[in-house]
Amino acid sequence: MFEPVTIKDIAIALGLSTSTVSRALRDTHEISAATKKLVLDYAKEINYQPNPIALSLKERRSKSIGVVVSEVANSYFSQAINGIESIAYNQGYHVIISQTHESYEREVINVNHLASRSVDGLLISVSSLTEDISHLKNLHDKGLPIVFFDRIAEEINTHKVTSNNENGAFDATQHLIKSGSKRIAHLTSSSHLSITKERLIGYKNALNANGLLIDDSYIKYCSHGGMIYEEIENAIKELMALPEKPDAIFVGGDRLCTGCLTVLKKLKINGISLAGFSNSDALDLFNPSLTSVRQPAFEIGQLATEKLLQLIEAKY
Amino acid sequence: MFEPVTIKDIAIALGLSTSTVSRALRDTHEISAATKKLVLDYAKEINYQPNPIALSLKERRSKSIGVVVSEVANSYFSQAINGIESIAYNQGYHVIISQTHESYEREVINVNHLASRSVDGLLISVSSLTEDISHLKNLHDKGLPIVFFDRIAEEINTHKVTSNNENGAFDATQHLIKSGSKRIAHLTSSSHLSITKERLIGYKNALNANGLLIDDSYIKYCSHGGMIYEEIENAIKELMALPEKPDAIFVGGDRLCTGCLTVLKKLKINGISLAGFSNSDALDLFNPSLTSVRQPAFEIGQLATEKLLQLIEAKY
DNA sequence: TATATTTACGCAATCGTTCCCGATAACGTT
DNA sequence: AACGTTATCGGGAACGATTGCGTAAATATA
Repeated sequence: MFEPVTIKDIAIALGLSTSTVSRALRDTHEISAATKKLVLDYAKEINYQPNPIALSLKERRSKSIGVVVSEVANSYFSQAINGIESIAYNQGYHVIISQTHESYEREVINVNHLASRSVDGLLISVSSLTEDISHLKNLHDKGLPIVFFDRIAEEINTHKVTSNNENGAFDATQHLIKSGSKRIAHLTSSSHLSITKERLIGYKNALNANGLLIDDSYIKYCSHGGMIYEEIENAIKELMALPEKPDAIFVGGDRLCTGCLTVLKKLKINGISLAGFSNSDALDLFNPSLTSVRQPAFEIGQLATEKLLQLIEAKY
Repeated sequence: MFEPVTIKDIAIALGLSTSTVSRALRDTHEISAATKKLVLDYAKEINYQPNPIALSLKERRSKSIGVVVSEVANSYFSQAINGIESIAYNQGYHVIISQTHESYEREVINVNHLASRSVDGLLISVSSLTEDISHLKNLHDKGLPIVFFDRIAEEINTHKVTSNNENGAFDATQHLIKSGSKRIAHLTSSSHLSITKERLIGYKNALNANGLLIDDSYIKYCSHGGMIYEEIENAIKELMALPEKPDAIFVGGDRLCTGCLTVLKKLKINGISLAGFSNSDALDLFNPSLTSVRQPAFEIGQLATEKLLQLIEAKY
């Protein structure tokens, strides 16, 4: 079993009280240089490590932040997580990752668990099925610092870090048009997601700007954000069954890109140009190339974490 | 600020002692049905949630397990993590993920932090740069349950869950041979990794079984497991500079596959058949196809977690 | 009725740490 | 010599929860 060395062990071994040992380790002024050195030397010798759990209980903070994403198996999120960790570790915070798999129930459970585990703050990109955000609002009202990234919830008044989805969508769509496509479909995620709305605007603006008509039957929503393969396959089949088949698709998400390519390959559909939001290195290798809008996921993760840590530190 | 409701609040509100409240919530026999109902009703009304940190301190267990992998941005690991979570959550355990980025130092830091955070057990796939495993041995000797998956350390006597790397490598290499390749190179990870050794054996056995000679200059190691792009590019350049260029490469890892394809595309190298260990859906889409040995990562994660939870539960 | 047994609850210790207070020296001041 | 300061340290409560032990009342037994 474990028998980690505690402050009490040091106190007994050195004939001091726990308070004195604590002060020596904590570097308070109310301590003589001699005993401080005595304690520090002995602590190093026996490799004393303070118990973070006891600290958390006492201090009511855990020096850790929670991250909630749909899936780590998503290039965008895994890169963002790397950005998050790079900042958090430098400031002495630890990162606890939790996945929703695009399920609203999992999101509620995970968020509440993180809160009860005393994370000092929360970084979240909401699930594609999340419409009710009262679980987040409750915690935020109680004082838990929250920062949104990627998929944000407007209703909560806090920092929100995201890339310019509208511009990215505009550029991607325009690129397809400049390359000669005339009938550009849009395959996207759940309709109430912030990124979905923003990308849709960019898509429509690009069509307008180039004198193309907007056809709602060209716009297909996958409410599970690509987690369910059939949703994507059905959407593409419907597109291909249209009287005027699209000659290009603008895809609004990492997972949707992979899914879309899989469907096209499986159904042996050729002659469709593709552009989409994706951070996957693997998809970049594609031939014929998928034009991908690459988001600065790492930097977004960093920025969101900086904002969150500011909120946290401001509390103490 | 937070002011979560505690067992003490309930006790005061109901005019009971904290012990009685605790017993009522804990469903001990030493409690009358009347007071139990009283407490339970009130606890539900004010939405009492026990403080996991206090529990951890008292019980010296945290109902959580730590997972250490090189990167979550790796299809194999992200799938394994999903398998791990599926089992752990069902048993009431939480999963804390930590990345080493193939750095030995990060591995040591993360492992020790997880231990001090009182994870009840550890699931680890060691970093490609890890040779000294004393940090794990220490914890294991102190009684921390550890289960290895994927990349294992033989020296520690505990469960090790892995797929049949030798067979997978044999099959992949043989497939290249059957497809007509004669000079098959092997691009692999750090030489002291268990999976590297096993896959190398399979590769050599396949060559032998088909009457092909083993040429060590065809075997290239990337000690950072593909994290450093230049390592891969240099390895491939060296292969292509050989008097008899290989006509196929058997690649021994997820990240190496992506890297290899990137290099081949960048250097505009054609006519090389590829086979490799990869769990990426995106790479499956490749044309000309990359033959991938797909490991049951999800199931491996599940199995490893089951073993670990058995070890943990046996302690109490 | 007196004793034995059970039931139901409170007290206090415990986990590891911090920190407010009080105590005790040594030292300086008058 | 008597008192005030200061420096240094120990005692003990607190964080939230569980649990062994003691004990009172309630019930059962003789």
